Formats: sequence, C-alpha cells, structure tokens
Amino acid sequence: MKLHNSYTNKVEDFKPIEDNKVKMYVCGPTVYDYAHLGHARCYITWDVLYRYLKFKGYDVTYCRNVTDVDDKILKKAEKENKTPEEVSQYWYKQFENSMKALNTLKPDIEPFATKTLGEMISIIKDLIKNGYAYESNGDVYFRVKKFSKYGQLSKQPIDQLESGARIEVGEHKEDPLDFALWKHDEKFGYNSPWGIGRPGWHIECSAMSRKYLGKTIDIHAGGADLIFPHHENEIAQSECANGCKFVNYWLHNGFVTINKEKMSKSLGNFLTIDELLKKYDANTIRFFILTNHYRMPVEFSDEALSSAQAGVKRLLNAKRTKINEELDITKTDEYKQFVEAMDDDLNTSKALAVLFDLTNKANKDDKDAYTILHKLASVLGFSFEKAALTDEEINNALKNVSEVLGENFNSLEALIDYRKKAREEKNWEIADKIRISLQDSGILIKDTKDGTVIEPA
RNA sequence: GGCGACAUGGCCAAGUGGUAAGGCAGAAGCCUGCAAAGCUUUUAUCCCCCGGUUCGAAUCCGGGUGUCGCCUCCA
Repeated sequence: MKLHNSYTNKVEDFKPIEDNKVKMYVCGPTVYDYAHLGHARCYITWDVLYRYLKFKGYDVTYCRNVTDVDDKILKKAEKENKTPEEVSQYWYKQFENSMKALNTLKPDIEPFATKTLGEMISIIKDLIKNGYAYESNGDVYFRVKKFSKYGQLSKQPIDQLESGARIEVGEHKEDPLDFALWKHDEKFGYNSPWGIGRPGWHIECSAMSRKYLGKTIDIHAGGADLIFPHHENEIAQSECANGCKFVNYWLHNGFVTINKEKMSKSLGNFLTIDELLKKYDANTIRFFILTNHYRMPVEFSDEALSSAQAGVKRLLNAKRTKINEELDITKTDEYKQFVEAMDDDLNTSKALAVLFDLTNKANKDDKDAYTILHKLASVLGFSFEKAALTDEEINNALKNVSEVLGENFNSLEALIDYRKKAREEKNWEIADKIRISLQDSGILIKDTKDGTVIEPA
C-alpha cells in the first residue's frame, strides 16, 4: 500500500513499525461550536483509511483527540456564563452525534486534553531539562532554533518563518519563532511546576499521541491547514523530548471550498453537518467527498451534492441478493481492482468506479456481484441499510390516504392490499391516488414484477 | 515576497510515455396501465496556451496564463 507522506512530499510504500500493527493519530476537534462540512471531509477521509487498514488485516489503533482547553472554549464559557467543562462537554456531544450521523466509526481511543495534563507537564519538564525549552514569567516556550529540522514538514526556510513571526503583547520570548508550551493563566489555569497555567495547543497532541500510542507512531493525519504551525511544532516537541522520530507517515487532507474559497469558521462561509444532513443523507455526503482524491480541494455546491445523491441512489438501488458469506471475495477481479485503487494512496474515485461496475453486474443478475458490492462499499463506509418506516410515519401516511379516499385503513398492509385489488380491476385512478398520497407522506411505492415494494422516499 | 498544489467533455472526476475509467446531467429505444427502478445505445480526433524531448505525450522538460491553499486561530 502506498500513501503520500507530506514530510517527504512523496508517495511511499507503507510499512508499519511493528509487523501488522498500525498506530494512527488524527487531530480531533476543538469542541466549542458546530462541526461543518470541512470537518466532515477530514473525519470521513480518515475513517475510510481506518476502515481500509482494518479491511487489509492490520491491527489498527486509532486515536483521535478532543481539545477541550482552548481560548475559544474559554471565551464561549465567559460569554454564556458557563464553565469551560460545560461548554466543551456540550459541544463534544454535538460532535459525537454528527460523527455518528455520518456513519464514521468511533476511534479506539478518544482522549481529552484536560485528562492528559500530567503527560504534557512531563514532556515540558524534559524539554526544559534538555535546554529545548525555557520558563519565562510563568510561561514556557520552545526554543525553535535548537531544533535544526524545524520547517522540514512545512518546507519553510527558517528565515522566511522568522520574518512572519511576531511577539504578542505580554509574551516574553527569547526569539519571535519560539512558541508556547505552557501559558500562565490565573483564571482558568491548572497547577504546574511553573505556576497556574494552561497548555499550549501543540503540546496536547504530542502528549496524547505519546501516552496512548507511543513515542514513534505510524500515521499522523489531519487537515492540511495543520501542517504549519501545529504539526511542525508537534514534531519539534516530540522529537526533542523523546530523542527519536515522532511520526513515520504524515497524511493531510485537502479542504472543502465554497465559491472557490476555503470553508472555515473564521471566514464564516461554512455549512454545518447538522444543516447538511437535513437535506442530504450520510451516504450522499460521503459519496460527495470520496469522488475526489483526499488531497485535492473539493468545491461544495448543491449541484455537486445532488449529483452525489443520484450516484449513491444508483449504488443502493443495485439489485439485491442474499449475502453469500461463503464467497471468498479476495479471489474476485473486482476485489483486486478495488484494492489496487485503494492501495494507490486511497484512490477512492477509482474504487467507486469498481462499485458502479458491480452495481451494473448485480442489475444483470450476476449472482455474486451484490455480495462483493456490499462488502466493498462498507469499506468505504456506505450503509446499505434502508431506514425503516416509523409508526408515526405510517400512521400519518394512512391518515392522509384515508382523507383522500374517504375510507379508513388501519394498516399499511391493508392499504396495499386494497390498492392491489384496485390495480387488478384496472382502477388506475384509485391506485395512483394512493401512490401519490403515500409519496406526499414520504413513502415510495414501486410496482415491480415481484410485487409492490414500499420504502421511505 | 517565501513555500506547496491544481488546470481533462455541460458538471464532477480517474488517468505520470502507447493512443481518453467512472458518476451526474442530456438524447433515443426497451420494459411498465402510469410512475419508480432497471436494461440497451449514444455524448471529448482530444486533455489551459506556446515551445522542446520522443517513433509516439493529457502524461516528461522549459516558458507562459489562470485558480487555490499555507506562511496568524483553523479540518
């Protein structure tokens, strides 16, 4: 399997440190607001990587942190007169719900920054001891110039970085490039050897990664905007503290753009996952994201989403057969094509083409196609489960139909039976009225050769 | 200014030397009481422009043009 490593800027053969064990870390959310489509892209992309690695037989440990100590959380807490914990807990729940709604698998480990303070303090202590960090007025800063590899990931010459760096008011740095490991904060701080304060953002990931996955890990992934300074700083901290390589493969996903501009909170041009899910289902959003390669920008538009919706519908409409558990799909051509595509730095676009090929075959009564399709599609995180109709939906629909026909039905079965008789008598008027009325109530009726099929519209 | 990407039909998109996958949309036909779904056929002599290398380039090299991202919190 090949993956693009941002550190070397090359597509490389993926080899885990320890035979078939993979340790992957993904930079998770700062929980203070709604997650938007950009976050969805990130977490769906790495969800697919996680699923695919497991599918390939790797024993994967997937760790995705939750940043629950941050200026934005504190600001929100002050504004809403809540504790930071209340704010972060609330928004973490929202995030969790969104991730579930998008059908992403839960990471094996989801550590909270505030629960990993001990590890952070221990790393900072080591850095100070080795001269890589220094205390200054209750803050602790990392001495960037002590780390000669600084700038390697972001490919920034250090003098360039230097010209852009600034010292904020109240900071006492030796050098503008130095970044905070610990910040003095009387109000919301925690105890530390340097007084009351809060950890810097970057140290959180170094600490959680080390605590849960070890000093050197296989994969560290996140949005491309984290390359600088976040990931650059993580490398500096971790490698100086641990004296060994931090990450073997750095993976970064591209952005979602809207009107050709990056979708982001600060630009205010974002669509939240919740909003989006009112209009499109999880499969559609996933399909929209996976049609593009994960490193390319993806332009959001309703047209693109509608196109994705139609595409996903075609996959889900594939003629279904009973899943054949006996079938060894690894022997099939489609499996080989799928794996070849995914092994090539997650070429999901090509992988989707294999799924469409299988859909065609299933529709032409190829006996194994649906089994293969179902299994491969689930590796990409598509769900073939059709939502069952709720009692409420059925009752509403029955009520509507009863009003239209002036006749009462106490079950959907009775209604369908009634319609069947009407059709046998070629009473198309009644049959169509029922169908249209049901469709208005969100229930789709299909008259197929094998009888009438009912599904949610 | 520094760094990194991208440019393929109406739209999205795969394709890193051998003659343009796939999806959406469109058209025609089949099936169907109609509808939905499905099936068949059909849609780029050409891949931003100009040079070059080569028997041969969308694919490699050089030069343009355009778009985006990072360099500050950001997935």
